[in-house]
Amino acid sequence: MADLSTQRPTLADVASAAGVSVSTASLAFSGAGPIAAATRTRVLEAASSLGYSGPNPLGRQLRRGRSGIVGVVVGDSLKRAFRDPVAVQMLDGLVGTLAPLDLGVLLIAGPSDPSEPPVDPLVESAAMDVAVLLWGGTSDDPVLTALRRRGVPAVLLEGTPQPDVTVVGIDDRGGMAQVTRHLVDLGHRRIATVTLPFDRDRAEGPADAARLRSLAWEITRRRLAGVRDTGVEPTVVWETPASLVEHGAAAGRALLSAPDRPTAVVCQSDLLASGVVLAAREIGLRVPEDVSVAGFDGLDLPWLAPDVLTTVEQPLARKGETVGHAVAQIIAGERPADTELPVVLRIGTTTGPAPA
Amino acid sequence: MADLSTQRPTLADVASAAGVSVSTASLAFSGAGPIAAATRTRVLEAASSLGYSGPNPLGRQLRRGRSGIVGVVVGDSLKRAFRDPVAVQMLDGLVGTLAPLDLGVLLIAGPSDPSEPPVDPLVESAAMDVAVLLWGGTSDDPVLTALRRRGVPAVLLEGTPQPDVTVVGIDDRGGMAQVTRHLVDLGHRRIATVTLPFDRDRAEGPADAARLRSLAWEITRRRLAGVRDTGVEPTVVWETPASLVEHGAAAGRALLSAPDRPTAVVCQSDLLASGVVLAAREIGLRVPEDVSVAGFDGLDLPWLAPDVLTTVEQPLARKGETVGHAVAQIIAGERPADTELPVVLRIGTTTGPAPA
DNA sequence: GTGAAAGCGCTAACAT
DNA sequence: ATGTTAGCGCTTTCAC
Repeated sequence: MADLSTQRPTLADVASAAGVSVSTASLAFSGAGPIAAATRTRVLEAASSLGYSGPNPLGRQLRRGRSGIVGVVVGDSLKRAFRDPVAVQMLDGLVGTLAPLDLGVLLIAGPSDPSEPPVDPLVESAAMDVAVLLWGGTSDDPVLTALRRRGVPAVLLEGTPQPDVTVVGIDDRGGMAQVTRHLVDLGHRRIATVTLPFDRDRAEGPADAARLRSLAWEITRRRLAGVRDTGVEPTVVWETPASLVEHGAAAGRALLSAPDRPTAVVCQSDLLASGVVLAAREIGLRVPEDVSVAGFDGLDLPWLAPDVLTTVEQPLARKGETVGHAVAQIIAGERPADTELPVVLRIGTTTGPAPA
Repeated sequence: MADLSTQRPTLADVASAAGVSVSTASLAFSGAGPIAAATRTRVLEAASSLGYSGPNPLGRQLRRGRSGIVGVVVGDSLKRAFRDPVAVQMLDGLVGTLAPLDLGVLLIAGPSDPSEPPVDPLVESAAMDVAVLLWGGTSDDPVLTALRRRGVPAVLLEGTPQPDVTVVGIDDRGGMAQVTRHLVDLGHRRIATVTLPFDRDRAEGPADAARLRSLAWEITRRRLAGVRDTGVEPTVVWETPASLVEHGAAAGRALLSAPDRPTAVVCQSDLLASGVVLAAREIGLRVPEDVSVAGFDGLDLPWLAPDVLTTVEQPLARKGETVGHAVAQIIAGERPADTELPVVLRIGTTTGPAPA
């Protein structure tokens, strides 16, 4: 591309070519101070004749003490995280909000399994003004610890409220309670639940009492609490390694082929719920006549047709935007308040009266 | 998070606390020169007692003249780009290759439609050592032009070979020819083709001669050329706005419900092909008895069961890794050669003999 | 409206 | 093995 043998011109080169001082040349580009139109033009012309394409971001960053970079730590390996529309839609909202503010997103992979080092080296040493943890995890998250040590402010999605970080979340506990109550109202009593991962270990299967006590991830814990808020004690709490259709299907196969199967399955995500619906079809159970299935997120899942999932809709893009605004506030030196966005129950075709 | 009122310590603070010079303190962290173990320990202790968490990346970057950032321009809005497993898997391979080299990925959205500005501001001004264009587009791509002006070296995926950029691609022309020949061998003569977008306009529908002449995107052009290499002239060339199932379905509905429908449809991606298969089922056509459908990419699509797509498998993760290595070479000052990775025809259940 | 000077925090020659 | 020195390229007071 550019001729690497010849040094790129600097602002000083441009200034001397235009016969002005560096500080004036700087003003010509930044517009951050008074400058005569003629001078400005002269500088810009000198720049273009030298092939100078604008101030070197590295110099600017050091001088300003800001990188313009927001590190986004996704909750999993990218490959897996991006299979989840929930993560992608939030990221899209976030990037869209950040772009006009001249802030870029640095992608940082979260730990996919416990065998890997818990913290990506980028977390330790990459330049970033703020970090966003797409999946808040636990309060003693090693990533959060590393950021604290570096003095990098953090915004958590769905995390535990903490004095030194900003948390953006939704009313998932209330949402889960609503959808569960909807099932109870339909007469369901034997209700199983399929959850998001408990921790980095990402086990798959029914969780026993000990496992339930060790539940580390806040989002999973809150959604489970929402179910219990209605007085319902799930017949089975089925833990999954990731919010993906295949894990929902595995859960569905196990739960629905057991001897005293539940009449309803509440899932902590729509992808998991879709998997359960597919499993039910596979087994030959009718939804919702034989079994009701509910999800969480409010994704658009046309391929589930003719079924439309009963779910709790959360404002995904808005969540990303809210995070973006929080980031902007932090960079402006403010301390944004924690936010809880509302959710709304959306009744589809996958829930109905409990079988007699 | 960190106490913003008190200035963060610098290497100079640590050095003086440890009673050594800054350069020695630097060595203690970088290990880039000889240093007595005792001195090193002393520096590290001073650092930890001051709450110094390592050299400020901004200073290091300016000094080194490198940011450690690789800008990745995705070929669309993030929301849409990440619905395509092809992009995600490549990105995953790329990030995985870059991480051990201490390089981070800066996400840059491509233009989703012509109404938006063609170049994200990050392309113009963000710090990056190399840029990767996930979808190479045209040779006069405005993004590429901006990068050239800045002197940022670029790696293109599936782009037109050019003297000043590195292109990593696959033998898609040959692959397309192979799969088309497979259909010809099965007796098909009326073959339609469903393509990737032609350009930023992202039209949807049959392309006429004028439109075909204006085809801008290299990848689409090459795959179409592969079909023609077999001597087959498609009955219809159907253009789509993006490689997504819904656009394949739309194409399928139109093509398969037309009066003299084709006996085979070759698609430029697996997602498009899946859409065509779904449309065929919808219309009541049997695959492959009534119509054969072939894709391209080699994705794992379990939800298409019981069908398994006939497709051309490309090494997606390896593609990402290859790009990563090219990036590393560029940073090392080398000029990597263009690469063309092999593809392999994988025959599934969606292609069969032409109906009598 | 323009220029001079200082310095952001660091690394890498070079000298000792 | 350690210290001295010189910037990397820029923005921002502060004078004029």
